[in-house]
Amino acid sequence: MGLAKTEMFTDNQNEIALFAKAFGHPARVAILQHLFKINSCVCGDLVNEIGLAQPTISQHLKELKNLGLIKGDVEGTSVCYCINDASWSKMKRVMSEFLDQDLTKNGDCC
Amino acid sequence: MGLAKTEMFTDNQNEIALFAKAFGHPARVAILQHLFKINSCVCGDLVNEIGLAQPTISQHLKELKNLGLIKGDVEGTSVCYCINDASWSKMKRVMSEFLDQDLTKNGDCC
DNA sequence: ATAATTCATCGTAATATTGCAATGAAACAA
DNA sequence: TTGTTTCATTGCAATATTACGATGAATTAT
Repeated sequence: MGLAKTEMFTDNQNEIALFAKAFGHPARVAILQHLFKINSCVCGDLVNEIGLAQPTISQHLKELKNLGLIKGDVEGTSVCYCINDASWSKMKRVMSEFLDQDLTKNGDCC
Repeated sequence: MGLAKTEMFTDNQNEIALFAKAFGHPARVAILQHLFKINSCVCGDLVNEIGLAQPTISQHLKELKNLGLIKGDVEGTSVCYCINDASWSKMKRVMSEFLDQDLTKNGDCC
């Protein structure tokens, strides 16, 4: 039905899925990489940097902002975006715990 | 249009997005966590472990298999699933490079 | 005031995803 | 053979996502 049954999963599993979904589109990956690269706020040139229409970029930015991964401060007529360092670190801990699971290589299968 | 314009992004950005999308559903997160937890093949009890219908689980498994993150070997009448260790490591490198970007904290904004 | 700039929101179209009942295919047991 | 088990596939309905034109709101410039 296009609707994930989140109620049957743990908070941790749902949280991982939410973060992962945010990274599940190359435009959002590109936005975040650019914010890291310039290591500062970016005011507006994201539409030029990435090749999508302005409303589309705005929508992707909104998703990242809703998740808390970026901040957007109004600066006169433009808006200043940057990584939310604290949220990014928190997300990194959650994702790393998931990704860094390790196999003890018991090798009795496959 | 529901169609990501992958052609305007780098291979790396598209690859990150593909992996992230795989983790973007709690059922797939749960499946992978279970495979790690038992640290062995699992033959069939995933449908009981997770609370979704058998065709739904089968579909999620297919996506993970297509990405190469898990292997599925036929074993008589059942199928034996486990993590593909090599692919998982490769994915981890790609994702870590993205997640471990760091701010040098210039602090001249926001 | 008028115009220009910048970004958000609305509305809509196209496509993707999720979930499951029904069914199919393959291996095994009786 | 006939049935049983296990898993994949098909077909469909419901919902989500992606993209963008049109428009709106706010700020600044003239």
